[in-house]
Amino acid sequence: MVQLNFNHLRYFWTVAKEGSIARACEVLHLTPQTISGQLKVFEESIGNALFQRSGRGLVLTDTGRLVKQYADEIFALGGELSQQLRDAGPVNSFTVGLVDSIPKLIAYQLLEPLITSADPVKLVCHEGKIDQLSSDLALHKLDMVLTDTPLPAGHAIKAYNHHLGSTQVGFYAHRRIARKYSAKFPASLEGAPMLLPVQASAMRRDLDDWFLRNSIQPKITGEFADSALIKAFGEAGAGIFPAPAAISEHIEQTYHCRFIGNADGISESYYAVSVERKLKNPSVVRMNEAAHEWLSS
Amino acid sequence: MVQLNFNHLRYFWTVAKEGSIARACEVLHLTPQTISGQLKVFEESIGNALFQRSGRGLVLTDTGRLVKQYADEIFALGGELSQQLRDAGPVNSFTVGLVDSIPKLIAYQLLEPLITSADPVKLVCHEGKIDQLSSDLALHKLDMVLTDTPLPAGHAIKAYNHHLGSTQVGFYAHRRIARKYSAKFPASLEGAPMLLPVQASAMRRDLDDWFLRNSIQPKITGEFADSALIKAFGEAGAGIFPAPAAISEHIEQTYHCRFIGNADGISESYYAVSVERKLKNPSVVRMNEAAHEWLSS
DNA sequence: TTTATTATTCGATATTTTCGAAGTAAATTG
DNA sequence: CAATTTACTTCGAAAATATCGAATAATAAA
Repeated sequence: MVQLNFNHLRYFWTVAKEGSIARACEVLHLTPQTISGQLKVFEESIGNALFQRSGRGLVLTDTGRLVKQYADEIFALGGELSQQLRDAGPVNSFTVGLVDSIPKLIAYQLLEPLITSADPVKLVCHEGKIDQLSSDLALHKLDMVLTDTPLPAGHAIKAYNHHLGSTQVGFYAHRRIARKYSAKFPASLEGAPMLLPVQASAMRRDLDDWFLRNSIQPKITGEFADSALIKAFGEAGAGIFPAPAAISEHIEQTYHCRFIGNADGISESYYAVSVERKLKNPSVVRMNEAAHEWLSS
Repeated sequence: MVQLNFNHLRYFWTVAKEGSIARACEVLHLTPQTISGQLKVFEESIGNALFQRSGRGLVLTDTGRLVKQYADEIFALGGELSQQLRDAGPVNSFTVGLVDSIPKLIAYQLLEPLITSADPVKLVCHEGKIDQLSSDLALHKLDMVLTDTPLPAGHAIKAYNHHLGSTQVGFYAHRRIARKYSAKFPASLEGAPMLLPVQASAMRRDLDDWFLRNSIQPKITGEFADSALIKAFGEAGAGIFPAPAAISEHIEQTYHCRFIGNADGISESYYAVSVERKLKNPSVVRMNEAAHEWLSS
């Protein structure tokens, strides 16, 4: 016996459990000659009889009893595994890492195609800093990372940036404030109360550059790591805040704000980072297409 | 998945252990396309991916990790079983029950063909009363019972007597005693010191009948359940004892006795009792043939 | 006895596994 | 950055294996 044949073991085990080949046939949906033959092959491969032919029936030999004990355990485990796999169902889960600075609404818009499709996936989202997320990606704890800054090329981690599209950046504020700054935009922003992302974010770097180019020095009222927090402050009237133009309508409705104007010349890009150079995962491909469509309009 | 395919499981497990299809190929002596294909079939039968294709390699998914844990246990058990079966070797053991009253030398002569043959069997002998032995036979704890009395036909136990042959019964004694009783045998036995089997034995019943028919009344010095004990007493000169003529030479040599004469008209028969009506077990068939040959000469 | 049940043997047939050839994609190399 | 090597996959055809139908044997039950 080179290697244990589990098919034979199963037949043997069923016969041993049921007490006869005839009964095992019903359980296994096979004919007696098949089981009898396979049993014989098994016995020959083992080199010992498993059953003693007695009258027109079979009785386990010592070896047979030994084998049955192991088979009991083995098929108990096998059954348990099958059950677990059945319970789990076809999960097709997809784990995404979201960089903190990416607006939740953008993330939702980008990921939405994954859950509303013919072949829906179970979406698992994690948030964190790009360093943490990219190392998780390398460890295959994540299937993809959504970020607004592409991963540096010379990075130790093998991963590829897939550009999803870009959007202009606009300024929004509570209607009372917005009215005041809408006229003579962008010059009006000089000394205006401003809520901005932290220095680490891509948008902040672009905005600082834009303010410089336009010779505007706003009054920075607050800095936020989480983009949702900015908007909550903005809704309360704490100041003007920047947001992707792509979700302009949502911003105005959800946070009861008004659009003031676009930061001309700067744009926010979004990237899907994955370990595959070419996107193959159907979920990612779908998302990529939808993103391009959305962010080009 | 109707039923877990252990072949697929083994391939999956090997790939998971070795880390790549390529390495698994070497272990399993298969080509990559086989393993890749079978793995795919397995994944489809499960309904979930087991590996995530990453670059030109594979990484376990959550489901894959679950399956691997079970596979570890299952194949550990399988390996253990294989090892035990390998260690055991082709044992072909054969368990015989010997009725107390059957002479050990007769038993040896009958069973000898089983151990000195091209396909030797491991002989396991038990001794006991016919009742105990025949019930053990029914429970398949014994393959055969050797006895000098056939099992009654109407017995509750399903078993068949196979007549092995018969032998005359002779009288033996220490040479000093033998000389005295050899002349005028069998009349000389009147009042002679006699060592006999217990009433329960077949030989004793036959002998009592023979004494009656020949109008001899010996002086019974002792009764023994075990036939070997009679001979030990006989060797010491305690009296005349009966023994199968078939082992006459052995008796004379081993116990330093002399043959006095045969109990004409009576014979001892030996039977192999087994659960099979027709002897099929090659060991038993061989023994049966050898016994017939021996006891006909 | 006859009948029903159980297991086995022997081909013929189906199914499953395996491999060769060719292709894709990613890592490595010059 | 093109060429080479490595690793996996896809698609048939071939090989190995399992299954079954028909016939047989033996035992148990009626």
